[in-house]
Amino acid sequence: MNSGTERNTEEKILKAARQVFTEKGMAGARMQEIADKAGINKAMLHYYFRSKEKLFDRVFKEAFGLFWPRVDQYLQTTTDLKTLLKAIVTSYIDVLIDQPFLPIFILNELHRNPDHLKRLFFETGVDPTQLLEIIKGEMAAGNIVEMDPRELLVNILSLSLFPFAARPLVSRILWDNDQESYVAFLKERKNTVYEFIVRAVFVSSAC
Amino acid sequence: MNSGTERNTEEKILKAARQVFTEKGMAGARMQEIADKAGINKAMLHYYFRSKEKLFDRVFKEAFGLFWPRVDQYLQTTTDLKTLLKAIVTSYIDVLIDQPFLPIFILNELHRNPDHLKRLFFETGVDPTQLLEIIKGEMAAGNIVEMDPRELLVNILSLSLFPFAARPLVSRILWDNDQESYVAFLKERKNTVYEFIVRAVFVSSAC
DNA sequence: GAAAGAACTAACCATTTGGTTAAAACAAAT
DNA sequence: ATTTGTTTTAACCAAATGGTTAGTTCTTTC
Repeated sequence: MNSGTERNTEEKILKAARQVFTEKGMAGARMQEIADKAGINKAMLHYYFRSKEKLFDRVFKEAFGLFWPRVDQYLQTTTDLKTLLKAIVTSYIDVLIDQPFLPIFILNELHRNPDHLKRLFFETGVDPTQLLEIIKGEMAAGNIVEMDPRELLVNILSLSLFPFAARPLVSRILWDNDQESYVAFLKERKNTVYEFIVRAVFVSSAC
Repeated sequence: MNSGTERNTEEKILKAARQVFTEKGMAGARMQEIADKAGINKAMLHYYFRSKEKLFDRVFKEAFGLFWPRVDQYLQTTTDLKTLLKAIVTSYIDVLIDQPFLPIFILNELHRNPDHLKRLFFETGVDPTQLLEIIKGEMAAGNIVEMDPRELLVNILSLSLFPFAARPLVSRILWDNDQESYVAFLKERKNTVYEFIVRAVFVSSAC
């Protein structure tokens, strides 16, 4: 064994692979580019990860974990839907501002190879039932408008994720390609998306 | 000149190219596969379109045209925002049910090569100003909640497009991979998305 | 410090891939 | 029927790409 070079090299490879794969996708990524970016020989990629596919899988699985709302971590604090909603939207936007390529990467690769999803399911422990139950509860209590709970979840995801997935399109067409103000817009969405959803589904008691 | 085989072959190539490019993306698409699917020799692709990139550009530009709300076509009928909103959401969903790969294809390729967008702008005549003006008007008239008009537009796009872009993810996780009921869900969204947005932004006069 | 094993590299290999070419098949014009 | 131009094909090519190998260097252990 050696003094930590292993973890270091492995980590260097993973970092580079994350960059290249998320930017170019599985098909567009080149092993040589990953090696260059990691500052090592191409053979090392295979030494550590055997094949492009295995390396990709590793990167993809990791990324996927960030991509589905982890309600469990907030549930200890609260079961109030409004608070929960705010937490989900906020944490999504915070994560994605740091990892702008994540949404397209995930959606794209899942699109090209949907079969991976079954495996990921189990391995990453994605599970929306908790959240859906809470929504059902609020609906039964008459606090929110009647609708398919899954629909509300889809809308939450849509409003949180789409502006990142469509960033190159939207930022150029509507924000004149000014990245700073687009990021400002994204950050404001922590509030505006929350409020938008609240107005759309919570039965107003203000009348 | 010959009796129509030209248009036919060109059209066969384009049809195959649309399929392969939208399914696999520029990087994942193979000229050979396009040729096979078109039932012709690979050399014909270059005979008609010179290069992979040129063929891709043609397909992409065409697809992009379907992807930005063409308000102009409805504006002759109405300038009422609610009616307009319903028309946009409906036409989006109708188009995308027939072309499910479109959203990821566009978003992905735009992401990998954002520079193409400038050119596309002019060539496809995409222009959101009309719609934004109408939104501003309704806001000034006090009919809808105060917000950045672009934000409302982004939300409309998000809610319309995301469920298609995320289809492999969402349909498996929330609809148990039952495509029929997922399509049913998407169709219902012509109404539910419309109503969701109306509740979120139109100042209720029902009290 | 010698042996043993792990980390690393340069050179190489087989296959795939976008693209070309030279010639054949076909159609139209004279 | 011959010429002329267009459409189509089979065979080919050079570059790129994922992967391998044989050997070198570095670490650890005794």
